Amino acid sequence: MILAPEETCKALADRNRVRILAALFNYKELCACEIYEWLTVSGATASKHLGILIRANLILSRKDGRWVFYRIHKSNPSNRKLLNWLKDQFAKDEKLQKDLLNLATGPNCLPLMKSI
Amino acid sequence: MILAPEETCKALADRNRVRILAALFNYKELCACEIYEWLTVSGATASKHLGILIRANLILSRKDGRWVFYRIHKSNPSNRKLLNWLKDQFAKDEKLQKDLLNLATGPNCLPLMKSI
DNA sequence: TAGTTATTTAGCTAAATGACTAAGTATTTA
DNA sequence: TAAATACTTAGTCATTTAGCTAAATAACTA
Repeated sequence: MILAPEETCKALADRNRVRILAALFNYKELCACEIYEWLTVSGATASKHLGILIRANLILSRKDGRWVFYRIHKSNPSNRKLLNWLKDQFAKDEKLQKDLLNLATGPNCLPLMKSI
Repeated sequence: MILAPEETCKALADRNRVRILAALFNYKELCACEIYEWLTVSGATASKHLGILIRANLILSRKDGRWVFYRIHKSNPSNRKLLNWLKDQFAKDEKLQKDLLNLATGPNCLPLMKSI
């Protein structure tokens, strides 16, 4: 599926979706409930955002029992430069960095991921 | 002015703004009327889009008599990776490439710009 | 199997966005 | 100085979007 650039950017044009990506940059995988609790939105709202990021080929999901785990879709070569730009922006976004400290990861959370 | 990543992406989350940037990738400078005629929107609509791109630090403008000329803001280091990604996406966007053939540039238009 | 937990889908509302026209500003030309 | 040209600003309208709650689906647990 080829996506026009504005479609990819639409997926990134929302603070909560950017926060989700930033969280997934720091942790290999997070499940939906870890994400929506941190975002402080309803599960339904988080699910919608996650669906938008998946359809934009920015994240992948994996079902394990009752849980669905999400991770950055790093192997997509056409988004590599974009993800690198995003990483730079995250580092400079002080509010986001403070915000990430409150991501209380449960036992489901896999350890910190290596740099992209 | 530091801009959060989702703000920059909002500026890119519209087909007509992406088309403006693609046009400015091909020509060093274009004036507002060349742009809105090609987009086939009203001058007011184009002016709004151009304002959004300027406030996102993606383009610069220069007034010359009655005309206002626009160009890509290439010297902004924090957008370099983003602009590079965009350039890749433009190359793959067949509709956009066809569309660019119809950009009838008048005498005001400066020659093709070098690759970013 | 009945109940609980995790997530998604459907339907609603308020706010944001992109288009238009009309009016305003700035600059050049007659 | 009056008219024309290039662009921007203001106001309106239709569409999209991000949030919510309630209901549906899926999978585990007692």
